[in-house]
Amino acid sequence: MIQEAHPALAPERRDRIRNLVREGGVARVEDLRKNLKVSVATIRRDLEILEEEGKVKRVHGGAVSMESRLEESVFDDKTNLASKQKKKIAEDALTLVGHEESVFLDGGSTTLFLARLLKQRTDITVVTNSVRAMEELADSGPRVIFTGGEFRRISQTMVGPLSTVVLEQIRVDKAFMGTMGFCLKNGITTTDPNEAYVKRVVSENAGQVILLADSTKADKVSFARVSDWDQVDILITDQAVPKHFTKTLRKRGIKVRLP
Amino acid sequence: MIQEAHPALAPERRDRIRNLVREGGVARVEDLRKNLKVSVATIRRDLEILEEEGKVKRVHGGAVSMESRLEESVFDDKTNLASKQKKKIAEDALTLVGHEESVFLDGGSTTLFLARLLKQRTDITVVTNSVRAMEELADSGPRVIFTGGEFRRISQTMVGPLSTVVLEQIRVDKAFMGTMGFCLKNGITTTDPNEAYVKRVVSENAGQVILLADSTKADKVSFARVSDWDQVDILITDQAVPKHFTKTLRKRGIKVRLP
DNA sequence: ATCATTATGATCGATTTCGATTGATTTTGA
DNA sequence: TCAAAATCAATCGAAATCGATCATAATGAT
Repeated sequence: MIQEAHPALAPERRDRIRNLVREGGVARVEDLRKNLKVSVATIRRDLEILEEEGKVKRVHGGAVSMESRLEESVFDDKTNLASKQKKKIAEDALTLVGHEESVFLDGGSTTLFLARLLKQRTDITVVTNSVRAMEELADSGPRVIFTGGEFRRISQTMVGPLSTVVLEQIRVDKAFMGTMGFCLKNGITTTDPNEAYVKRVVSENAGQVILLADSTKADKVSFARVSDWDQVDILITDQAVPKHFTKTLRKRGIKVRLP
Repeated sequence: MIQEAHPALAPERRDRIRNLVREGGVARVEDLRKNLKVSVATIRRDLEILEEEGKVKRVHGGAVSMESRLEESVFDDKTNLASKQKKKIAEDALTLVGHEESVFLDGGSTTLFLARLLKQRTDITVVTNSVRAMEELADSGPRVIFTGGEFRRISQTMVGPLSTVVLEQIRVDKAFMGTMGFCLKNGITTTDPNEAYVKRVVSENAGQVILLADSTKADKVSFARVSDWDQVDILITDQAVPKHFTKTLRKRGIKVRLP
């Protein structure tokens, strides 16, 4: 075997792998191999060790970070095109965040993509009730204000009267909201009334309400009503959304973006 | 043996090794050999000694600094004596939590151990401002209420006026508090005034205040005053705490437990 | 001077790490 | 659904590294 002149020490290499996984949220075996100049066998062995240590989670094709289990879905069901769209939507949303602005981040996977992008911004203030978003921003990034409240495990968000106590004290320039469903007739709906209430309070206290929802949410109606369309300023969705949605909403004065 | 003109003395050489490891985070045996102009056998013997002294951690191919190892989770560090004590303290604290009670969990590593133990209890309500504790209880466990507020990265807790807004709305049976320092003269102190204020509000709204602090915190005084001893009902520490502490505090009506 | 002690270097078999190969498994795309 | 492609786990051999042992040199005590 012809080893390199200065090969990295095994633990050092594994640290690098861990960081790469963490920064990207996900890393492919092949990419790691090229990056670290070792064989795939070594990468796999390292990933095995890192998984035992609880540092990363292995998936077919590579590994995902433990910090944000968000990306599991990206790997777990490749059929879910929505992940790619969600990423695009988040990237578009990022362009709306101005210098030194304050933004609210709702729960949900799309806003979680946005959270990751916002990590680079240290000039802004992020208000959120999502534990996942909180975790994403825990190490570094913008100023973070968290709404308290009762923890709802299923959505990993804070809800209930205690969270609105905090929300009523603040005002954000832009609120990036997720949703379970949106349709022209019933407006925005979600599963839990408590959550719907929180979303409503946020919307009322935000300069602009920006709805992030991929086209799979179109024409879906859920149990709890959040608000009507007149509360929404901008909808960011994707090309696959039915034409008449775009048309009708724009007629109603809502900006619709299709990145 | 043909020694060099000015060979470094052994302890001096080991110091140099230690510095090289520390600066680089890692160092290879081969690099150290070239750098210090001695044989690999000598390097290995030095590393063996340095490892015994706890200065570096040996790995195949070289050594890594202890500092880089330290950033790992408090739970990984089995050798850390304070960790063992903290674990014992947390286990003792757990016995104080009654059925269907509500408890507050402060930030800090000791309370984090307690959080892990509380994960098994689904009958209780946990109130906390610690993101780490939140994460620990995110998947399953007791009902969790989180205080909102401004996120303080260094302690990974929520502080400031927004967190007290929530705290004033609730009342807990027992508050498990951590601290940076405690001494007979100055009472309980911590680093940040904002944090101290939160702790004070919690203490006032708790049925019982239980201070969890290993003996390394004894006679330490930090910047911000939290409270005097009359606010504390129970102190859980360890055997290594000076005798006069135990004596004086018990005389003042504070229960001192030494698990 | 002689001897014990310590530090260092050299050698050699044992262990560990790594890469390549092969056959099994999973994913992808028709 | 089936077949091709990608990915994986297992195995083996080569190279690096390691630990143990012994030899040599410097140092200091007797």
